[in-house]
Amino acid sequence: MSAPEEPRGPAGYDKYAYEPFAVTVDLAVLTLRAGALHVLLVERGQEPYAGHWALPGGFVLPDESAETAARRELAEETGLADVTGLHLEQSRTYSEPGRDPRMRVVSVAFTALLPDAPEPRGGGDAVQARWLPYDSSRPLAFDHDRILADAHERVGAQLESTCLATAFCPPEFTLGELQQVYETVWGLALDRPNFRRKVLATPGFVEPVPGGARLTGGRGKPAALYRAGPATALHPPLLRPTREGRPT
Amino acid sequence: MSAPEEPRGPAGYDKYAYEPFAVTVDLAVLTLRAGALHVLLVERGQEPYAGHWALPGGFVLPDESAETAARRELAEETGLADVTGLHLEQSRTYSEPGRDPRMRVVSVAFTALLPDAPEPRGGGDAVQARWLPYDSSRPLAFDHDRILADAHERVGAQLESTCLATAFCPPEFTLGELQQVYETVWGLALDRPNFRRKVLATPGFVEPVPGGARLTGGRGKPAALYRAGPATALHPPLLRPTREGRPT
DNA sequence: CCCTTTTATAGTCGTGATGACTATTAAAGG
DNA sequence: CCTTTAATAGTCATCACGACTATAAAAGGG
Repeated sequence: MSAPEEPRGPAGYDKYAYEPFAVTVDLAVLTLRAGALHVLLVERGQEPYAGHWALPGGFVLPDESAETAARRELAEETGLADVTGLHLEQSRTYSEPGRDPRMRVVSVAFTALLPDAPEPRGGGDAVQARWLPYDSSRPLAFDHDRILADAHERVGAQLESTCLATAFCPPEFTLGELQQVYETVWGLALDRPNFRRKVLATPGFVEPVPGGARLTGGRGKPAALYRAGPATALHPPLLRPTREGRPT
Repeated sequence: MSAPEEPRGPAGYDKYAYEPFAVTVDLAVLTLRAGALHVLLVERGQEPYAGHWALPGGFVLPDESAETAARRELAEETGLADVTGLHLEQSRTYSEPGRDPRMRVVSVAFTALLPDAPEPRGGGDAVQARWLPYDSSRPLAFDHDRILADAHERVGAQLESTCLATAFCPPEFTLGELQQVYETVWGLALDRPNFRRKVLATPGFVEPVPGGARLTGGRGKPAALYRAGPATALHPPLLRPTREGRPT
């Protein structure tokens, strides 16, 4: 249904039907800094949850879709001039009646992935925005802990079956950097030769930079540079090591 | 964010902030009838799209979450007395400004899976509800074609990595029936011995009915009966046959 | 009653993916 | 120059899986 037909329910149905809801977007903006997963957070200046960190977000304007609103908010909060190339994806909608004590708010959550992590601009707002390590970010305001955890879990699952990992990487990257994405998001170590074999065996996942450029200046043998290929799906998937015998 | 803090934007931000949205749920209720995927649809009696089929759904009431509203609608539309055990899952939220010509409607879509397919009760409404074959259901009202297609694609993907298929089956079922779920949703044939091997090798996917009951009365050798096991995930996944060399 | 049809179930075989390794190469830094 | 570090190249055994063949146990038709 979009707007259901009325009258069709018990008495009083119509009265409730057009009860106004505020619709917002919440953004879980993830990036990797120094080998650790970081989240873009804003500090609240007002009650409720004054002084708490929260996910950036805002109202969906009357002429916007949630996707449009999310990308607008992404640009505003990160301060980046161009966010068109960034990975931004709807994850879930949160609609519990009590999730905002002030009013009835339905929030469409989005997950964004950034390759590098520029410090967010102040933006002139009273609210400060900052990158915080994922693990030290809790507790957040409202139900944002849950939203963030859902986003993390979803990204982890998507790494298995999609080429999403390159969204965390700059345009040119080494296989070591790509592996770090997996290791950081999954929180476990992978065997380097096996990872390399798997990635290179998947057509269209990555392709070598023309000219065979290599990344020098590092510690060991210089690594070859790759860029994201045309593929979006991983067949067969790159499954994270399964500790066998887990319940469920 | 839940309700963002104000003022924080350009002039006029506040004016738009509380613009009312109608929030609804749309249900893609899927079942298998005679080996074909069917969808629960309702016929619209009013403009717009009078006479068109549409997904069942309705407004989220002020004291409901979208999940609660979806389960209430599921009970209403199917006429089933108890829908607590049915698989019902949020899929995506649709918020394009023009998706309902009458008003601004944001719709949270849900997917429900039913084992059997009782004819939906009339319900006393002017609108009739019916099971229609998935393939002959288009075109639907509003953006429901898209919502339905998204739901189908999502279910297909979930069959690969979860034990969701049992949600299409009655409490006791044969491996042949379970295989039919995969074949119907995916629209392709699977090798029976291999399917059997895979399912039985996955701990907790299915477990034999105590007493070794078998389903008699069919055509060939009587099949053993199974019920859903405690597992929810499939490790490793049951990948649908990949026609190699597909683009992207 | 037999014989065909139908479906479930059991097993085989080869290939490819993968986990666990070892070895080599090429840089930086003392 | 030698150690450290990281990238890259390979090996090997195991396992999962696709493609099969074979057998078992029912119904149905003559």
